[in-house]
Amino acid sequence: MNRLTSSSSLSRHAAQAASCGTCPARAHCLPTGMNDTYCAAIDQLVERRVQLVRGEHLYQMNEPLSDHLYAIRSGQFKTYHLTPEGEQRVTGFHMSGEFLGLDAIGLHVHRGSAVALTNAEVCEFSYHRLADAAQRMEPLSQLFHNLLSKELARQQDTTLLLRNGHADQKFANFLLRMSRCYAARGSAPNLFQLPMSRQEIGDFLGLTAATISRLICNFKGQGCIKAVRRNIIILDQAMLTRIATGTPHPAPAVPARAASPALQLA
Amino acid sequence: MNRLTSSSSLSRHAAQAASCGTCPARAHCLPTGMNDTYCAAIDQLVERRVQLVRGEHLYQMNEPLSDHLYAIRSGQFKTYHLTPEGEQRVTGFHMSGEFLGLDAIGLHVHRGSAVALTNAEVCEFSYHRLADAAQRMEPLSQLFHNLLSKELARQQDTTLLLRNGHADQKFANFLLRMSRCYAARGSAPNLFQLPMSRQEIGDFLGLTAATISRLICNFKGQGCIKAVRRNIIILDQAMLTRIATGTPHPAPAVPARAASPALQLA
DNA sequence: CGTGATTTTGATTGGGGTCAAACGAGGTGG
DNA sequence: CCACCTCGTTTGACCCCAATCAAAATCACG
Repeated sequence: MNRLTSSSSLSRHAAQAASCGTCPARAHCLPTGMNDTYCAAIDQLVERRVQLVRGEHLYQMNEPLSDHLYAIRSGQFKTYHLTPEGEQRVTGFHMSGEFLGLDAIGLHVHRGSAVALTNAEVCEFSYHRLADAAQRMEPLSQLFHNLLSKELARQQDTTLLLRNGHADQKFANFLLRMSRCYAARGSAPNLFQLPMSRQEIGDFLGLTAATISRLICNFKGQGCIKAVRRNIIILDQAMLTRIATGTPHPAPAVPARAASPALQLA
Repeated sequence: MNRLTSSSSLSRHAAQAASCGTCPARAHCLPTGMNDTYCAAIDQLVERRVQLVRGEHLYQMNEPLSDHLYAIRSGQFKTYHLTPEGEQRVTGFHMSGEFLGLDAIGLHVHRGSAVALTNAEVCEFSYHRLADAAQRMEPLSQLFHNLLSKELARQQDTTLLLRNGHADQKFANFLLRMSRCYAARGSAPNLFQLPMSRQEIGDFLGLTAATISRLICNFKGQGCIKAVRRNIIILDQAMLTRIATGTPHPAPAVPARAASPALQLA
């Protein structure tokens, strides 16, 4: 396992040149919808920017936390918990603009671990300084509330995704979700590279690596995706959506409910 | 289905006598750890207190929301989403001291529905007035952040609970969680009444009502609970915990791994 | 006491887990 | 440059858990 201890900040660099104003993630991050003045103010709150190499931990479970929050500037992360038995439970995948550490505000240790799935750069905030600033800048306060609320909603959606329906539905949902994430960040929505292993996807979705592998095979057979290694091309998004909602067949105008096909045109 | 429309506030009463200072849920609610002065200030922020009868909705999905947050003063709630196909997906059960509506801050419609499982009373806040007050009262701001963060953590735990292990583990976890909830509120931790149906438990855990029924039967057979209808008595919490973690047997020093039974005493 | 909702219980089935082996790609060192 | 090793992925065979369907039983309530 390539688990570098996060205290050994050997491969970490502090990059001071970057700023929020020019950040590609600006639109999805804390400064959503703010003008340049406020954006600069938020920029002032960034304690430092940290670069991590793939496989490096940003923080680890039960590590004492010094009231830090992290915004992902670039790259992707995985958050997970360890069970008492030492098994890994993936709690989420995270892309640029998302905050890490929000679930530990007011606590003294981290609730889970966060590891970089790709080379990445994060902006480190001090929660207390951020809260202080919000106290003096009402719009920032609002933004922070929205951020927390949005994260809560995201988590709820994840819960629903995980529980609902069969393996193929979950995985179709997962692919669509990834696609939307890339699309929202200006990349191609139908061609992307997964930064995580089958095992990790399975762990996240409550399935096994073998099942994920078989599902990819199925989906390829149905012609809705192309896949080689971790590279995914979505060929038929509509079909994926149908799979995700549990409506495998093209579903005419009035899907169910009406018994007689003659009624379809009524 | 007893789904009363929430706009027909026929059975709602506004009870003005109650206050935060004397609220039995005070210790688990927003004013956690605050002195009486602040508590009174929070009390001032309560727009009104609303009483609901069992089965009544506090709000419904897609209903336009007028920036309300609700704190549960007494009683229990269920929150759920409706799928496009009209199926109900339980997102959570909620007890006194918890806030409802936190996931919709900054939105204009409710993301889900909330229905009272028992007769209940809630305190209605205006998010904007609350945020305003927090702007002038730093400790309140902190409390609100903690509240949101705690809710986020709770949601994460739920996600883990739902995905992990087999039906018996999930349900054992569910019972223990309920037990802890009652214990934290000063009731007996091992004797309580479930306010929800088997169907609703199953829906929450990603199982079916039939499975829940069978599990209750199993657990009774193993002697770790007693159950008649919705009344539960936990007889052997340790055994429940073992079931929850997937260690059905009392687990000697070195549980598995060793093939030879002769080694058990080594 | 009748009616409908909830719960229990049984029989059956299939989806996905588990185990294991084979395969492929990437990295390392000789 | 190739042998070797390791890790991730694929694929197959088998089996078990929990869903499903259905019917009976129990309870709640008018």
